[in-house]
Amino acid sequence: MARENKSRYALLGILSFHPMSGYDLKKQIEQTTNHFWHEDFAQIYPILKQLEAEGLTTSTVEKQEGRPERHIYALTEKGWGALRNWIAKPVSSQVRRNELLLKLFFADHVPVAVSIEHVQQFREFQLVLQEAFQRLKDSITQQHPVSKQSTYWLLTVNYGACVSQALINWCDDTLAQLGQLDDTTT
Amino acid sequence: MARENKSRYALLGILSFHPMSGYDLKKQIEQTTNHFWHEDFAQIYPILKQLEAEGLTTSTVEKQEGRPERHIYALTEKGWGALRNWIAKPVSSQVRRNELLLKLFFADHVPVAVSIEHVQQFREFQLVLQEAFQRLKDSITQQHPVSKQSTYWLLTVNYGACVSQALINWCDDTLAQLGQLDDTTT
DNA sequence: CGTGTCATGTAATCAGTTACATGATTCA
DNA sequence: TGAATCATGTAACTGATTACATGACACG
Repeated sequence: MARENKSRYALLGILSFHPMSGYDLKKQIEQTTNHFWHEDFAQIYPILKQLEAEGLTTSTVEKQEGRPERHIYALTEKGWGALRNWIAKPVSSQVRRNELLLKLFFADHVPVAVSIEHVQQFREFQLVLQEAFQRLKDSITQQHPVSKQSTYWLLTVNYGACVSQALINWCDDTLAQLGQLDDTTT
Repeated sequence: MARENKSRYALLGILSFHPMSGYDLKKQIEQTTNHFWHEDFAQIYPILKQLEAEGLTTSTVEKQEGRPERHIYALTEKGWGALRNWIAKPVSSQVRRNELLLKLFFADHVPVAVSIEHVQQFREFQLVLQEAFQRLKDSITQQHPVSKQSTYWLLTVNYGACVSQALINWCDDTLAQLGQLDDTTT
């Protein structure tokens, strides 16, 4: 089974909203899917060329004064088909790798204070995320009319908010447990 | 800043419990850290060679009849140092990529039923995980004496259980919302 | 007689990150 | 004057997955 490159579908998906350049794609991705998906220029530009070569997109050149040209990409019918087709396919299970848990799993070899620090850091980070999710929710509901698109978008934000809330609870529980461990016991 | 290979620390960490072969490492990882970390033979064997070349492990050969030799790796003092050092370092933030959310984000382009199916599948999967976590918890508490090691281990399992419970809640909430969308509205 | 386990590995490929390169404009 | 933004890209490297290769034994 060939590995399907998912980055290409991320790009096709964003292009489905409206035609834009690689530079715009990066910005759009940062503003919308950043909490669960991101792409780098070093992948975006080559993939865009590839998509065009495969007939999934077409491109036009916009000339500007004193600025580099903008290459505007738009979906073709074939591109739309590929996107819809991918969306409908079952989600392939993804790799979970969690460095915090890996360190905790081996935490026996270091003072408890180290793990407490890691978990506290992690908790801080989740709080920052919570705020970011709240701001994103607000901006979606304010700037966008109630539509299917905004509903789906909010669902992805809820996912993040839900998980980070659960993780904060886990942190509190964990910190309480770690507080009861001390370095003298086995 | 050079990327630090985390796989090597996973291997060093497992070896910290007791010396073993690459084959054993794979099995151990599957039995203990599987829900948040896994490694493949194609990475394990080359990394073991590398670790030995760097003096973090030593290896001895166990001959067997009618079976290939077993190469048993053990941590050196330097290996212990590298492991402890890594554990104490701050956790580097990790990439989040979530294909389900990516599909959901673009779900506007397909019938609502598609998304409902995806979310239901995901919910089923979380239920399976919940059961697996429960079994793992039971086996840890039954087979291992109460120790710091088992406490840390249980913390990692709690993490998974906690997140998957939150995700089940998110699924329920999401399914309710998707049920109210229909394909005629914008 | 086929599947699974034990036990090691290599080769090829794909994905992702970092660093490098260019060059104008705007803003503090 | 220096940093940030606009806008494109390439090269090198590291990480991870898949497929391939070998060969004996045990179990049903």
